[in-house]
Amino acid sequence: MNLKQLSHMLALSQTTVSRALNGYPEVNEETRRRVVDAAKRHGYRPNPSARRLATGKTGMIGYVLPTGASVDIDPHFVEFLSGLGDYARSHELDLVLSPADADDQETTYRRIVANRQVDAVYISSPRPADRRVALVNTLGIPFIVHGRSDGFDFDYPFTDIDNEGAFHEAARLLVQLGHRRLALINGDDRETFAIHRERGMRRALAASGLALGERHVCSVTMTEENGYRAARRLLEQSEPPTAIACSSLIMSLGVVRAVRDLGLTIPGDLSLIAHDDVFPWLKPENFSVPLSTTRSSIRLAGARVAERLAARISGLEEGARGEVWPVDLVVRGSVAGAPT
Amino acid sequence: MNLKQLSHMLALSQTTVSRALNGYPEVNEETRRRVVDAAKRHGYRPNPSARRLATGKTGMIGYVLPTGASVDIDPHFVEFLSGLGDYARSHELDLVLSPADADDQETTYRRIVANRQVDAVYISSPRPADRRVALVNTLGIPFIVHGRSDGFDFDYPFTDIDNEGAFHEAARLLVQLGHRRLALINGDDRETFAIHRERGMRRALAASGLALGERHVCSVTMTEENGYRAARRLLEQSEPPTAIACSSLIMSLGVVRAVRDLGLTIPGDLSLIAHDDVFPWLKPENFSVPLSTTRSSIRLAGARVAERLAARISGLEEGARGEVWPVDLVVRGSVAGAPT
DNA sequence: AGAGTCTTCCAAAGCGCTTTGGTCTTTTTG
DNA sequence: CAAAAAGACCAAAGCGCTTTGGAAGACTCT
Repeated sequence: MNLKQLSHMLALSQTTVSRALNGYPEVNEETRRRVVDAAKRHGYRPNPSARRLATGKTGMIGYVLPTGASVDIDPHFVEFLSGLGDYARSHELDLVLSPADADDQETTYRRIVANRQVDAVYISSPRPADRRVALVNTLGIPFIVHGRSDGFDFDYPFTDIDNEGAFHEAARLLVQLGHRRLALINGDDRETFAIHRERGMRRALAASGLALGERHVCSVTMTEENGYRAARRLLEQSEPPTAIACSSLIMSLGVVRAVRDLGLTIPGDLSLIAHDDVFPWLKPENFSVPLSTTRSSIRLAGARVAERLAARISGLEEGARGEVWPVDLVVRGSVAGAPT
Repeated sequence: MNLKQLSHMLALSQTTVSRALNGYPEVNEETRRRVVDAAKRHGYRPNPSARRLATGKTGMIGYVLPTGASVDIDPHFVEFLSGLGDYARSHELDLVLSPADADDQETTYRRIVANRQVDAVYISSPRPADRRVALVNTLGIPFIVHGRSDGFDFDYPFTDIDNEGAFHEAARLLVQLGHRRLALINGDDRETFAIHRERGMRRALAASGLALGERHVCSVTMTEENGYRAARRLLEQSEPPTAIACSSLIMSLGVVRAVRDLGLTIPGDLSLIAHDDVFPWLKPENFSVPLSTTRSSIRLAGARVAERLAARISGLEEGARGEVWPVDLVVRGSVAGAPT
């Protein structure tokens, strides 16, 4: 059932039927009702291929997915996707993932924009002065950055959490508890979120006349194994930290294992705070010693990004407003006063 | 730069240019070279919207993503996606995720097929007599099932791993080691993979005159917390199992925690074997006691599914061939002879 | 040499929608 | 009451590609 057939059986022109269906004003209300009714009754659905050829609108949002044999997709992605998908569903949007060589995403961005394959894109895990942000900004396609990319002379729309504030608070708490030697097990420090977290922590320490020693900060991809290694390295130093802030729950698993292997205890010998993106399958309160966290649902962020993308597509949102969500500090058993 | 312009500047018809570019035979080789050359030089790229309107081909493969506030996307998904994306990239395929109400995916399948939004789809986490499989089969769109859906009177193409064989082998090993009371912590037993694993285990036990007691099998969604709970329930029984097979590494985390909480040890009091889908961020060899596993890379499966989808789209693959991959049994420190 | 066969190319008809630029009534306005 | 404005509808021109149904010329064959 296509427009032609439908309009023929209504004895109307395609123009009128199209307009009636798309809510244009120049059509009699009575006629519109007839059309809408008939369309529903016959299950008419405009062919999206035709529509997009005519309008350029696709009803899809895009994401360039870095791939490669040695490229691992971040497990956070799936939670973000849950939120995004949930919102997208309710607004009849689809998501297209365009796999790209991790070292050459630009080609893919250019392709999906030139081909008008999607109405908008989002960018995640941005780095400072991220080329993707600059590119997408000049290409002129609506976009939202999940996270932030510092160091541009232009503004852009983003949704981020207050990573700096979160780790500032975490460190401040630890310092208040008497800790003097803190350490940070961070994610990849080429990414903005990691930089912000480190900055937040340094700021909190500086406020008490302390510093984050070079040997007290690690930057690794967030796996259990790397958490373990980092923790061992930190704790086997001559002056080991008495408190660690850790950028992910997954790495924390490794930290806990290292602590145990070394015959130490949490929080007796070491206080631990980790960032929690709120996975349904791994919860900080269930750690053998319940883990204190800085918590922010990445799923909610996904939904929010989708919402903003939809708003930008339909022209409801404009400008380069960035929004920063506060992060909760949730104190559980894994922190205590510094050992004496 | 579109076809019209390009053909005009070559003083050829759109027909010829189109055919030259698409490798049709009825065009002079010399002419083809000219055309291909000019196309490359001017960076001509056929508009996909137009092409799909004309041909119906989209260059996209589809996946219906169940969503909802209470629906969690399986973390395995992201690994599967890595493999799929990696293959898709090298073949210029995009992936479109169509979010759907988890309780009504049929509407979405019908939509994407009716609208010709994708060239093929894949289905994951199938259940016995899964409605999606039957639906997609009658709708006539090329598809591959990742996993299996038993109980149909028709054949369909799938790629699955030998879940039954894997757990059969795992159980057999445990029995050989003298274990008599085995337990299974399984995934959602409405899904085929879980059913197959349980069946494999029962078969192995039966071969030695043993059985899997009703109170020795749990079926839960695969989270750390559920692994913990299941393990506690099993181990606090009057006749606790001396060995457990577990359907996922994530649940195993919980099992290990439970064992520790109960003051037991692995493998002294309990032998443990888990299924490992090969996550980069959580490795069985790094468990405090290295975990024995049945191993099969879900990422490879993703790549294979993409490969088969591509083959079906281009007509290279036909028929309903199902393939079943063997699973490796990797023995590490978490298994030992039954306690006496 | 005329009929048949390739080879190589083209004009034009879709694909199914949106949108421009009308036309024909009916209503409002000065 | 004539002129202007508004209302309701339509024919046809795109959007940019693929594909059908030739056609013109070169070649082969008897």
